[in-house]
Amino acid sequence: MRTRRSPKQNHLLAALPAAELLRLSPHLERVPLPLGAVIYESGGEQDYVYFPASGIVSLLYVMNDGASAEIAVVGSEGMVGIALFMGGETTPSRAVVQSAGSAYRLEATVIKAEFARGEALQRLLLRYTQSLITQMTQTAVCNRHHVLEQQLCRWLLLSLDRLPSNQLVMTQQLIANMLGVRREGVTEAAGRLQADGLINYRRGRINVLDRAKLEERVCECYAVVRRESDRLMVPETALAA
Amino acid sequence: MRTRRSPKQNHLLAALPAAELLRLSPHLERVPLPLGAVIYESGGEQDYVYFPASGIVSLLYVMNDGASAEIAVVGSEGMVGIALFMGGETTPSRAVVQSAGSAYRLEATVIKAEFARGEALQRLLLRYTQSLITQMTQTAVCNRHHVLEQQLCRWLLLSLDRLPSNQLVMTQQLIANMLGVRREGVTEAAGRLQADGLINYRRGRINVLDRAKLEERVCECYAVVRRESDRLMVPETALAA
DNA sequence: TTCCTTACGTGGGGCAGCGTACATACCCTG
DNA sequence: CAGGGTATGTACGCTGCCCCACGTAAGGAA
Repeated sequence: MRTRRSPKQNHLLAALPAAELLRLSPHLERVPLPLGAVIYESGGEQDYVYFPASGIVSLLYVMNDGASAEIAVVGSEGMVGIALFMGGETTPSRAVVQSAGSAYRLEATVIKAEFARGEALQRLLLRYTQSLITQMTQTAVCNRHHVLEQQLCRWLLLSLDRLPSNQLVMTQQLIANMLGVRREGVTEAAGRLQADGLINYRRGRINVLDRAKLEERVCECYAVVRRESDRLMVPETALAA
Repeated sequence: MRTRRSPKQNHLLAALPAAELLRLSPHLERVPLPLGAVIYESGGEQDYVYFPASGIVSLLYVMNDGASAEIAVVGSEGMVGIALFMGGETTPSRAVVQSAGSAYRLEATVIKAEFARGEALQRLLLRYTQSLITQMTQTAVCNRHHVLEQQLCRWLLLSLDRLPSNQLVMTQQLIANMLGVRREGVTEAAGRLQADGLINYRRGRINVLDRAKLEERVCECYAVVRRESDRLMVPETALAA
C-alpha cells in the first residue's frame, strides 16, 4: 500500500491544473522531514515553502520562559510557510516535524512568483489558509473551554487524519509540549482512554483502537475544524457548480 | 479633535494608492456600527466587507452550549470579512460590535473584483490577514498559559489601541464573554487593577489611568501582537527600501 | 544478562477559576 | 424621589491542573 513518490501525494499540488503543476515541477525538490527537525524558527528567515507528501509538521509558539503551545498541524493536505505569499516573510512561531515524512519544497521566489500570477494556486492557497485560520481559532477556543482529555482526543484525531496508519510514534512528553500542559496530565488522560479501550500505548507508540469512540469523547472543536477543512478544500472544479 | 469623515479614517483604505481608492470610492458606503450589532453570524452569508472608521468589532466563537471566546478584535487598522477574498465566503465565527462607531462597507462582488486585480489592495489585505493570524495564535497561547488578570490587561490594551480616548464603555459581563471567563473573575481582577491605580471604573465605564503600568503587568502576548502588527502594516512604499 | 537511559505511573499539597448564591449600590425612569 | 433593573462585590465549596518528588518498568547497548 506504498504510494508512488510524486508531488501529487500533497493534496494542494494534486489539486493544481496540469499546466500550473508542470510550471512548478522543475523547481520542486523532494526533501526528508526528519522527526524533530525545525523547519522555521520563530521570526526566522523562511527560504522555502514545504508541501508535505507524508508526515506531520506542527506550528508551535514558544514563550519566553520556554513553555509552548501548538497552534495548528499541517500534513499532506496543506503547506508550511504561508507567511511567504501573505507578504510577511516570517511569523513569530516555530515549525517542527512532529511525525517524520517527506515534503516537496519550493524556493521563496518561485512560490511568490506563481502566487502573484493570480491563478489556481493563489485561490487554492488562500482557501487553505482560511482552513488553517479555522484550526487556529478552534485551538484558542479549545484551550479556553475544554478539559485536557478532550484536547488530547482532538489532538489524536487531527494527527490520525494526517497519518496512513492507526499508529502514532510520539511520547507523552511531546504531546504535553504540543498541548502546552504537563506530561503527568497527559499520562492520566491517556491512561483513562487506554483503560476504556480507545487507545493502546507503550513507550512512545500510540495505537488508536477505536476511532469512533474517540470521536464521541472529543469536544466540538474537532468537528468544526474537520468540516471547514472539507468544505474549503474541495477541488476548484467542484466549486463551479 | 473630531476627525473629518473620510474613508481614510480606516488605515487600510488610507494606505491605498490614490488610483485604487478612487476606483473603490463610488462603492464605499458609510454605515453605523451600533453597539452589540451582529455583523456576521457564524456560518452565515457575508454580503459586505467592513472597513471600520471608528469603533471596535470582535470576532467571537460561540460554542454549542452558549459559552464564547473572542478570537481577535478589529478597529480602524483593519477589516472585517476576510473570508470573502480568502475564498471561503463565510467562517464559523461571529462578528459583533464591541464598541460603537462607523465603517465603510463594500459589496462582496466589488471587493472580490478589486482583490483579483492583484494590485496594492491585495498585498495590503494579505499582510493584514497575517497580522490577524498572529492575533489569533496569540489568543490561543494566552488562553493556555496566562492568568485572567494578564489576559484582562491584554484585552484592555488591545481595545485602547483602537479607541480615541482612555475610556471604554464596557461592562464586566461583556468583558467576561469576550475572554470566555466568569463575570466574577473579571470583577476580581479589575478590582485589583483599580486598587493599584491602573484603571478606574464605574457601571460600564472603564478609564485607563496608567497605561504604562498596564503594559508592565500584561503578558508577552500583547507585545507580540503589537510588534507584528506594526511590522506588517507599515505603508508599502516604506517596504521598497 | 546486566546496566542505564528513557518513558510512564502515582501521590501530596496548592491555586486559579468555576458554579452558585446572595448582597450592595448605581442610575435611569416615571 | 422612589422604585426597579442592572452592574458590581463577596463568599464557599469544588475541580482541574500545576509543581514537585519519587517509583516502576521498558528496551537498547555492552
